[in-house]
Amino acid sequence: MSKCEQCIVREFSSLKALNKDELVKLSGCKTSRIIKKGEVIFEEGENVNGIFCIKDGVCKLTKLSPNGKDHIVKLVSKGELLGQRSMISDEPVNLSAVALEDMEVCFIPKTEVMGFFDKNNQFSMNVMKTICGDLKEADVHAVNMAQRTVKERLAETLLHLHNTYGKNEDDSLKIQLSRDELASLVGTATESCIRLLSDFNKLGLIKLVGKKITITDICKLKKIAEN
Amino acid sequence: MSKCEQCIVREFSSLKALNKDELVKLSGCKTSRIIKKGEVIFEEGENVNGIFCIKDGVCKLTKLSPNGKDHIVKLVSKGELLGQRSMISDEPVNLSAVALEDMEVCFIPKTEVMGFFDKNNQFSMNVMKTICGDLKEADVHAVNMAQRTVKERLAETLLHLHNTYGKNEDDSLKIQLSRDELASLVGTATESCIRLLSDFNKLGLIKLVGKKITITDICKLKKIAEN
DNA sequence: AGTATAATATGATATATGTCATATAAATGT
DNA sequence: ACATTTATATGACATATATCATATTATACT
Repeated sequence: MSKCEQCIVREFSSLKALNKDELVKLSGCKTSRIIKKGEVIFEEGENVNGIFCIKDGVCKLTKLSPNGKDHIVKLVSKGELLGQRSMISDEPVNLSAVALEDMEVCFIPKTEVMGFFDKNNQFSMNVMKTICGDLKEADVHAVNMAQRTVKERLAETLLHLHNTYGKNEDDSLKIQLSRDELASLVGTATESCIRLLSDFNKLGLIKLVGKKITITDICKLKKIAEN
Repeated sequence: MSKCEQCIVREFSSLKALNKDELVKLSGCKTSRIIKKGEVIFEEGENVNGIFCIKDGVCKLTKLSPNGKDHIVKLVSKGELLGQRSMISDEPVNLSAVALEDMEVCFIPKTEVMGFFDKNNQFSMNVMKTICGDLKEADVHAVNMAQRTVKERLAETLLHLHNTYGKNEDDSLKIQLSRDELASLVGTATESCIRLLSDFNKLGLIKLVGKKITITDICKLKKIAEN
């Protein structure tokens, strides 16, 4: 089994505060798992009892709305941790995690992580900072949802996907979302999302080939996003 | 100057983890302040360098949207702390705080609080749990904004105000918000908010006298909120 | 008290966005 | 390879909600 000392997650996440001994200890108790595209990592309401380290791949965090639709709250990818909030609050997870592509994740049991909390101050500080960052993002998102049009939010989302996940050799967005998922991320109906993509296409801002989306005019897209 | 040992904030906030000695130390370094309705406690982008304890009163946390409108992200009241996220992230505050009624707050400098973080594990755990709770709330809010109508959100907000802040002797909501503020909290235009209040009034769900709002039919209001 | 200013209210209208229907294209299963 | 299902696309339409205009109150000011 691979060792935590060289793992990519260690470099980018709160785990970077752990010292050699702690990492060795971690290697001993973690379990590794391959998750196929579309598979569920955990479901809203479940007791997870630990955190997941994403070694590779991207997943969506979704929440079921009262009307039965799934809403994508956030995308989480390689190098990040999952399930921290739930572990700290000592509550079931309030979001579901579903793989958007094939993934490789490790699971660390809660008991182990809580030990680091007690003994390693920098580690708990890192976790707190991550959660604070999420909260700040959530505040920005709330305002955007309230005050910006679907068109603006879609443009912004496309740019964000471009900046965060990059592009393939053919310049299309690397991260592959269905129209349905993109709509859910933007916070709109699927048809509205498709229609606006179509508009952007006609305006020459993006190019659509199958479900591939290629941004062809970042500047104009930015102008729409920022209004 | 009043002592922290008997303060109400201590009972309800993360500070409940502090022991006698720590509280005495706190009493020595805090500064107390009276804030009049409408006054600003801090403004988005400011460096606050500490946390505020709300001994009395309620304030709104607002965020300026790109189009220049203020959006109310959250109400915070007696017994709660302000500025924790900013202190942990070591960043300027990302929200403004404005008093909705006369307030009494204490300020504790960052250096002092950070000391507790290092030495008192239960305290830092409490702070984390609070922030995690905020994040969970934010997730729920995001979904609501995306998937529920203004009418549903207004009904829900009225019920929430009723449950959280109670009512006066005449049964009207204790917390006094302008239509503008209520709209901003619900995430809609002022006129839309006024119009829907008017509708609720005609349907006999609420009663409007001046800017006072009285809920007269909780059940029906709940039905609208939950739909 | 009386005027100026701001808040609340309501009507008229525009428009963004959701919903329903249907067509086409792509993916999946056997 | 073919049929079945699912995803994407587009049109037609309904409607929720924002915007603008204008009363009507309340509130603040001197």
